[in-house]
Amino acid sequence: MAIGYSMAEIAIRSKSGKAGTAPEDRLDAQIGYNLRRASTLALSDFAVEMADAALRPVTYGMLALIDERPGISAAELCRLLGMKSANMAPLLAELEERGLVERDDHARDKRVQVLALTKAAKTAMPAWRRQVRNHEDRFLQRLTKKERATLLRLLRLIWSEEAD
Amino acid sequence: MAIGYSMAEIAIRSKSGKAGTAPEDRLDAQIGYNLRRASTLALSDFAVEMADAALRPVTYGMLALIDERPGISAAELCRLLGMKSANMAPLLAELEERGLVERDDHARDKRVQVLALTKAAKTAMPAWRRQVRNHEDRFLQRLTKKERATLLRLLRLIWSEEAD
DNA sequence: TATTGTTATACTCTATAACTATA
DNA sequence: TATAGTTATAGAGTATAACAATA
Repeated sequence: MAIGYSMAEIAIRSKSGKAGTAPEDRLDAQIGYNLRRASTLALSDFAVEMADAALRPVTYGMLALIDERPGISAAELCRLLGMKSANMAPLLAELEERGLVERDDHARDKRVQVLALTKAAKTAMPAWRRQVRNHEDRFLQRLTKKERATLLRLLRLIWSEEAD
Repeated sequence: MAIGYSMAEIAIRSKSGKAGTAPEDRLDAQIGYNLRRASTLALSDFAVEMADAALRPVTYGMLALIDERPGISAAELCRLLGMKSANMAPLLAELEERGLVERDDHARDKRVQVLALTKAAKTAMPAWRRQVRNHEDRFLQRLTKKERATLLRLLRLIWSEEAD
């Protein structure tokens, strides 16, 4: 045959060779893979932007949430951020050490730690928020405002636990 | 004043208190944060689905890409997957050890390793691909087909290097 | 000089187990 | 019994540096 492949060979190639990988089975068609690549890029861009503030995504997230909900307990912070308390403990100690977070005893439940930002952290937050906005504008520069809103909605649908 | 707050207090609260965190500055309005949460969920669901195959997202990605491009070099695989060769080396050794990947010398450039799936890996891939499809259908169950296509497009816009 | 591939090493994030104190 | 928080430890992903072999 002039074309160089028997029908059997074509059938085989269509199952495992490059020419034959079904479009929906290709790695770059997988949303999980693309989620990971996009998330990794965002992570590294965040690290660059916040290097001077010495804040990583997790520690910034903790500060931002404590700022939004002053008086939140460490356990509740864990639940909201999807973290284990075993991993949260040393991070809270670090932020307290740096004078950014205050830990106080709960009035009635002696097990609970009540969290709040220090004055220094409250003063610094507006600038840090600005930096995070810059970071988001940078790694999302190829998306329109509308596309960003859509992306936000779809990402929340994936991981949030709200009822359908 | 009956309402209990002076104008100055309201201004302060609007900058740092819970009631005052600007909607666009809230943690759950940040795409980077939501990317990370969604990606983490996808990762853990992948781990559950592929536990029996003992494949992680990275190792599956390597196999899938070698399957799509048999004869690819290790360096090119690194570039396509966004990995450092220092991290790729032990993973390739692992996959070779398990009889899933073959490493051969390049015909002309003696520095290069040419990669291909073994017969065993080629036989196993269809079932693994099916499992990955199941995994994606599960963690994306709240998204329509159309929404999945949109999400895929937006994620690629974030991290892919194609010209605008 | 630059590229390919390896080894060693360090850091971060995540997970489990074991523990204390309190409810 | 269950929950809040701590410590220790292990696994996986990613980063840099130093190296040998080859282009």
